[in-house]
Amino acid sequence: MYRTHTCGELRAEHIGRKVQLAGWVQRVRDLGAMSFIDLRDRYGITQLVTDENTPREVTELKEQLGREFVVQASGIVRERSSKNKNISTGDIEIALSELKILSSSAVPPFTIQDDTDGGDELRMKYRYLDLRRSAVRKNLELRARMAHAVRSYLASNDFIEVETPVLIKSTPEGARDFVVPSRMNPGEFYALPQSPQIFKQLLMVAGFDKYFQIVKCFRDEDLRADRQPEFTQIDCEMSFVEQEDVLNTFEGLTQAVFKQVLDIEVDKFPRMPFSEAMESYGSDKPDIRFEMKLNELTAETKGKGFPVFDSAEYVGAICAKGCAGYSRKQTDELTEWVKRPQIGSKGLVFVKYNDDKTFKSSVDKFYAPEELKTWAEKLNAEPGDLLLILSGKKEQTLKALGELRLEMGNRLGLRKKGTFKPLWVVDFPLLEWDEESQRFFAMHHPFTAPKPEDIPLLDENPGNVRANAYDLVINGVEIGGGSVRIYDSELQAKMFDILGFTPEQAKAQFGFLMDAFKYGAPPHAGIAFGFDRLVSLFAGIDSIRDVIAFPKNNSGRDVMNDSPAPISIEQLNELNLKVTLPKE
RNA sequence: GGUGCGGUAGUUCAGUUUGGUUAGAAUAUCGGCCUGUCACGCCGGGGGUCGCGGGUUCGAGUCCCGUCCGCACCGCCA
Repeated sequence: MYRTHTCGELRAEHIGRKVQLAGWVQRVRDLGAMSFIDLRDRYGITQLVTDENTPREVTELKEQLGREFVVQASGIVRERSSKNKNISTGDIEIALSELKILSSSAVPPFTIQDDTDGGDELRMKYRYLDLRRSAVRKNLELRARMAHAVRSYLASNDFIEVETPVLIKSTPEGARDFVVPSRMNPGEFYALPQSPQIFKQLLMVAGFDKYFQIVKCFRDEDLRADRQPEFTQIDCEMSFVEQEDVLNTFEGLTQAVFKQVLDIEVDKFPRMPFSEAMESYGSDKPDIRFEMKLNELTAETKGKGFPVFDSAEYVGAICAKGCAGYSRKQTDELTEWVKRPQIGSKGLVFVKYNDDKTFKSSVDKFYAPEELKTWAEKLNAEPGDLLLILSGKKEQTLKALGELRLEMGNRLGLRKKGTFKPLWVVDFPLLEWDEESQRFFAMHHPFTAPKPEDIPLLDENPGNVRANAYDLVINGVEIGGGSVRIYDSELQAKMFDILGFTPEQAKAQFGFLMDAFKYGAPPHAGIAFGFDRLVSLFAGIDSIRDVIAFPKNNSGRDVMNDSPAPISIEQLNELNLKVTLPKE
């Protein structure tokens, strides 16, 4: 037996008991004739003590201890003469009577503490050491609790968890696939799933009317703080349901996880049409923790001789509360901010609504105070507020204003962590026109059902057709999305036609799904949540890397095991592959 | 593919603007002292290919060119 207790569980009630612990040496504090050792495991830290009563062989062995040695220690639990209120075991300590070094440790490359001195790169290289730190470990514990809450909610609602294959067929739509060569089928490749989309729809045809899976998905696209090439989804599909049923079920799931894991009650989620999200927030994933909505001023600003606004397709503004006192330096800084290539605006117009109810703007030359006042009224501005106005192409300007809104939200501290404001964004467009390839793409995926009332538009104006598709957005983060699916082979064939597939191509790519639909497909709909993002949101951190045990870096590499890596010529031959790197 | 920021003791950083003595601090580490520490304290020591390559210069951590790596973002991500 290695231990009788963990390093996190001993309390005053154990005083006088002989116990045995095992763990890692966090730190040794040597005071001469007595010394303290912090012993750490997953559960906590317990203090071991040596003094003049400690057996000589133990004090001698203690001299050899360094950080991160693994030891087994026995002794009597006793009350501390000076207690530590910061740790759960702070009332007691162990008077060491036996000590055994189970494993020694090299000096770690960074300190295994909450306030570690290690940078990100180093922590990733030695991720197994980083994971010993309670800050990282707590994220994974949170993740496990959340997965448990998800499973228990879905199981209690009659969902059945089914595993779908990881080696599947590559499809041309959507993200780039990771591919895996097949040895037994020379020259042919599997793809790793971007999502189990087709399989879960086939499960509906098979009659498993409520399916879920917490599943790894793969996309070979560039990484971000919130994007990894392999990530985890809570993937779900339901039969005999309409959009409302899905929204209600997964609103319930989200609320249950908030309640069970964070003990937070979240109100009913508002529903916002995509068009409103774009017009009022400049984003399809609005952060509604704060207002500061976008307002259009195109009509109000036209024809007064200001060429920039006169020539603009769209003029819009946000109202920054209490910012009328911004200095020249601050407004210049904002101007620079919107001119960054990521935002791409040409400039920024300010209107200060002063406390004395006068106006001061950067366009006073063109607009009279009464005109500025109508703008301010449209934005519900009050004295002391600052209007920030952008103009240009409509879509681009809405997006830029949306970014500016988030930036101002950050500057004004309106995006509070620990406050959660979920909403459903609904009524997405079914199709997106791609200029480059001069064709429509499915905004969600090719199996998404159009709104029945918009089906007539499919022929005349496909770009205006709305889909029965929906996203769950929390605090400006896209947590998940889904749609009602097409279950009619003819409508599906029409969709493939609009997307530019010939019937032959459609058959080659998705024939088995269309075949399946011939044999009695139930109406069905589904949704998938990005589990990593949901966990990072709960943890209050911006990067999903810290809620993943072994994440990839910015270039998609695992710096711990240095993968990806070349494979041997024998492996290549077996796979009938020849590698030719493009020349510079 | 693009933009920005960064790369200097084991580690985290300062020093680069304005080139100039032996490149510093903190922390870690090693040695000594210390009976109530828990960020222990005090004294002392060791520790550097200033990412890499080239150039300018009497002289480069510092300026120029190239390159590699990391992070954030844009494109991309149905």
